[in-house]
Amino acid sequence: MDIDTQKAFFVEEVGLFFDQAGVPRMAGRILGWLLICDPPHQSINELMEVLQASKGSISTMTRLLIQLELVERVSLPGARRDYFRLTSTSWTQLVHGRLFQITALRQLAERGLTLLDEQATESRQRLEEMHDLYAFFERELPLLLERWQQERAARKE
Amino acid sequence: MDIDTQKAFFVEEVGLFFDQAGVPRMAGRILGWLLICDPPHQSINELMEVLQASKGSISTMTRLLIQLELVERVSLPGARRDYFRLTSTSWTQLVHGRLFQITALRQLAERGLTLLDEQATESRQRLEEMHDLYAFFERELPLLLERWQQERAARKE
DNA sequence: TGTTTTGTTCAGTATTAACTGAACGTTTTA
DNA sequence: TAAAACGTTCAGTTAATACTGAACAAAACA
Repeated sequence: MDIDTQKAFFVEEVGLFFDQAGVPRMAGRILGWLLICDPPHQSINELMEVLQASKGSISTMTRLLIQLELVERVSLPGARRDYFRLTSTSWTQLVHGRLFQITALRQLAERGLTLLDEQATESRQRLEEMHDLYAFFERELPLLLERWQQERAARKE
Repeated sequence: MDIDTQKAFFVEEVGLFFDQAGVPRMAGRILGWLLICDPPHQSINELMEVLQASKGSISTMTRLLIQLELVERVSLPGARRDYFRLTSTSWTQLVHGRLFQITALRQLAERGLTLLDEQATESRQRLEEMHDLYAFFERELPLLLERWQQERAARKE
């Protein structure tokens, strides 16, 4: 199979992954392409061409990705168009997104507990377990990220 | 505000959360109700009533939740209808779902690396970082879960 | 065996959201 | 100043999917 076709498949696969994760497929395709393109920065027109998408769609989705801090806008000297590339922190940023979800679930568990009768011990126990699990992750996940960054820094020496 | 109204709000909130996470809203509502209902097991008819939904919807969504191992079917002695309740492992099960995603992302990074030119050092570096991050989580997340279970067991003594 | 209860499935509907393409405002170039 | 290039926004279309309600199959009761 042709290398460009393989790349197209790759882009499509990343798009599908993000689609299933709740992110618009076109945004996922942009991420997929930015992962493997050369050079790593691409203009709207280039993205339009390679992804076969409309300018409006690319514009909207890049702005979404910028808001998620997965992509950033770069301007090159002597060029007037905008270019986009992955941020250096894009993947850890995704982990931070998870952290928000974890916090939300911990809060939901707390709200649930306030709604229970005194005698609903079984439900109460389950909600408390849910609460404790997510409180645990809320505490431990940032530490885990730190450890990874240290490991990473150590390996680079 | 009336306690039943508060519970309805809670159910709606859980539904919304799962909706945003890519799970059908009705499935989320079922989870929300199962978190706070008394008794903790509920029949299809009860779910229909309290969630104001059709039988078909409840049936389909409970089956989905069972497949995700978040809910299980229980049969009570002397009753012929089915009842549903949260599994004892439902929340750790959600974490395992994350683990699948992490594996998928690690594999995507590997696939991406095979598509790069030799001289694309910048892209290659970014993909390797993505790969290493998710390989790290793939390794560490199960350990973290174990630690939580130990902590939990210790607290219960 | 006939009747009732219970759960599943499926065709049709409604709703949501992504995407297109055009119109617009802004900035750069000639 | 005029014209071209660029990015954004928005109305309209299309596609996907959650949900309803009815028909169906299976099991329990009389």
